[in-house]
Amino acid sequence: MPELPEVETVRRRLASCLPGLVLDQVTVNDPSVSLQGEAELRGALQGRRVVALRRRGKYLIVDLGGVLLVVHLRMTGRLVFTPEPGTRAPRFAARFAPGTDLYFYDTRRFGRVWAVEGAAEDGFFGSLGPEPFGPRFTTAYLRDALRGRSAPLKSFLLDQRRLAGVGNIYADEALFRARLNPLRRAGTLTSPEAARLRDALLETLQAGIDHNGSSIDTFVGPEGDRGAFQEILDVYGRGGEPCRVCGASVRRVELGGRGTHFCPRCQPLPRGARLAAGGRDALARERASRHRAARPRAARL
DNA sequence: AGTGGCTCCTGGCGGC
DNA sequence: TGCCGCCAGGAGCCAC
Repeated sequence: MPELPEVETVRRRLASCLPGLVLDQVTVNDPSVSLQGEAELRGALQGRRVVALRRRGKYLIVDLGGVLLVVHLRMTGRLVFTPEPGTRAPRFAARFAPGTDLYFYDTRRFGRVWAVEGAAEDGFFGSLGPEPFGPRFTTAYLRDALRGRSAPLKSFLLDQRRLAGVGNIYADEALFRARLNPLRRAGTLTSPEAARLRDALLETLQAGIDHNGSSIDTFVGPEGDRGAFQEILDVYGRGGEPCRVCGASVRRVELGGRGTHFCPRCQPLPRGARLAAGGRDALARERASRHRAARPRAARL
């Protein structure tokens, strides 16, 4: 699932070759890739020269000087240089110069592209929270944003209006690194805990970038290269496996329809801190399903 | 306003 | 072997 580190990986690779090139031709093979039709995208984008590659949260931005080509990969989107014969046609393609075509493949078809006028950029991204690596994301900001929230900490981190770029994988990993329970009411964090969470978020996202992202499902870079962060995940996708730190069994619960993974021993609920209502429900569901299954899953270990 | 549930979408996989 | 049904989740929408 492309999150900030995966989009940043793509951005860096494209930034090394696209600036200065002209976007010659736009092709839309799947109309659902954009609310704007092919004609509108062509009119807005074709013939413009790439000025820079930028990123805002999980959005990739091709800055064409006054107009932006904005891409969101959502779940399974991939931007690659080489066509993939034998698969469904790319939903969208952009030809910059002979030999530097960019193909947008997207199995689950959740991804989107937009042409955004430069003057409308602030409005387009207006609902997004601060960039994790930007100057606005301070401990004071995080502490204030958490204040009064009754939702689970994990749900808070996934809310792009509070912080841009964190998704399911890096939320679980950052909370493990911060030793904070994902089911806890977000508003119960102390100032030191908020500081710890900020540090853990930055460390985790940076580690993801350093490893060229996570290739758990389908993510690849522009040259089809896989990331490596999935090889050092502490909790995500490791439900039932032993915690790398303490050996306790990593738990997996479903929170807001998302798999949520944590170590009950390394990420305990401190005395006085309350579970969020959604967290209580998630634990109850997990217990019920474990009871129903009642099969010796532990044998895998 | 904040919270949470539902929806979209389809390849891959478990189970029978 | 083959087929059916379920699973994964980012973000927008909606109800409460």
